[in-house]
Amino acid sequence: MIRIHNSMSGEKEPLKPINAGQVRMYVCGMTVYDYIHIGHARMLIVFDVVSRYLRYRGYELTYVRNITDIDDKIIRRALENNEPMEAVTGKFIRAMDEDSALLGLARPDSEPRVTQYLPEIIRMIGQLIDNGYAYVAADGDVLYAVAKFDGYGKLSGKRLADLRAGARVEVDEGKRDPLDFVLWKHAKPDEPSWESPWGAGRPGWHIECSAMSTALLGTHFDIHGGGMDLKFPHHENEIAQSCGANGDKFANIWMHNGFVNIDNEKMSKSLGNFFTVREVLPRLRHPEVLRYFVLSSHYRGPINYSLEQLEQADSALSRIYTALRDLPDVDVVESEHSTRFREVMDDDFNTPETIAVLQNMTREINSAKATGQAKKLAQAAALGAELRSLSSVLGLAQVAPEEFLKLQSSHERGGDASQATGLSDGEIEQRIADRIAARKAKNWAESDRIRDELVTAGIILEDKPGGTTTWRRA
RNA sequence: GGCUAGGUGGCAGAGUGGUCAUGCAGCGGCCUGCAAAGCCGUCUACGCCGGUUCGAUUCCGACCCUAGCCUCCA
Repeated sequence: MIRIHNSMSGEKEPLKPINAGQVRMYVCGMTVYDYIHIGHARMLIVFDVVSRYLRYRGYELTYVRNITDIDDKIIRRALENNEPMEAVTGKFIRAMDEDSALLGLARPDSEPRVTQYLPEIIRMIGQLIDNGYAYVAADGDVLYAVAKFDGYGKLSGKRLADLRAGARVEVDEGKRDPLDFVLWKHAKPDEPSWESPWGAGRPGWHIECSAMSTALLGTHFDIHGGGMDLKFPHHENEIAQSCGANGDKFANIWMHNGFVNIDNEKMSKSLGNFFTVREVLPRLRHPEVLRYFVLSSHYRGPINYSLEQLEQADSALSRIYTALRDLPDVDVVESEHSTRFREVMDDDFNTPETIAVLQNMTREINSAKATGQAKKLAQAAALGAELRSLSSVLGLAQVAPEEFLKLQSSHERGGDASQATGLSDGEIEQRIADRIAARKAKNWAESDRIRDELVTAGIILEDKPGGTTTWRRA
């Protein structure tokens, strides 16, 4: 039984799918006006692992993650660049797809875009007006009357009175209540707009998720996810919209992932302290290093981004790959490690604990390998197969060990992608051959000279019993 | 001010009412021609003050501190 922390109740609750064996999950995705940064990457990786695990556990999952391609920031960016909105969104959707592929993200089953769901959005706004939850303001905007919805504030633990007390000064006189939020914005010059019963305009930010989740997953589904910052007001508003329009329960479980911080401050556009995925990945040995870093902490807590952390992740992941090296491919036979893995994943996706499981398996493999006994080596091979299998649920250890270990690491480059070692694999192999000859002749001076030369170039040698030598990049 | 998360060993980060997280780094040992990798061992950890308890880092209460949300934000 999988238990998930539900933001709505503040407690871990058993996952009880509405339809037995099937899970429907909606996650708030990206607004495509810029390249995705590490904070976005965390959200994408977290829900990628959630979806992988649900499938691993045998659930038939429908995973929907939207793309917001109408938005103030997109419009502003299009005006700045003097190009159509579609050019901006097209560019950044392509970039997101490229980054996602590098991050090893499985594609959601559906990635709806707001521009494809205008009829559904308009229909839902109409329902809200019909049901008495929305009104047309003097300026032509359609607004949601928050006070009409009983459950408003339940998810974020806020009371309407507190919210009003804390509300910033509103310039919008059309609102009956400062908390009311916009469902449909009347058209302004130079902005894209669509026809509606309330005149030309465009949808407010919150309504899209209600309309698209209803269209693709129905009025009542299992899991709704997104970043912590969406809890209020976005998700609160979604609940008000979906429940108000559909008269149904909406999402059973609300999952929110924590932020990526830098120097204990939230990574964000406004603070300017963000790193994009495409500038960070080239500094890493492999994108899995970032994935390992993200999964090293529980998804609900904050994580602090730093080069040092990534180097620690690199070392830790390399340890797993090192153990997997030179192991024959055998069928997976489950041990108590698989049981433990499921036990801790079932407990609100405790990935740090699963990583401990993987590292414990790594130590067992290394211990068995160290004996050199045939029986022990067979055990190591079996554990290795199981380790690979479990790692794949987290999207880790997906590359061949030799390949991973020969890639260049962040540590060697000192965080600067421009410094390469400059030695080709062939040149390295040649020096190793020369060194093996020197060692055979017990010419230790020459042997050590070659090794030092390679170390300077970021190549680390490992002599194996039987006179063979393997290499990896630091 | 309101609401929500946190404060764990050099670093990161799980977890638990009374034996062990795990990784990185350090130290000692084994292995090695020497290394590297690996194995074994090791290192005054649980914000502060009370309370409950035979016993609390873990439960309860107060306090201090940090971050986030309350405006667009994964």
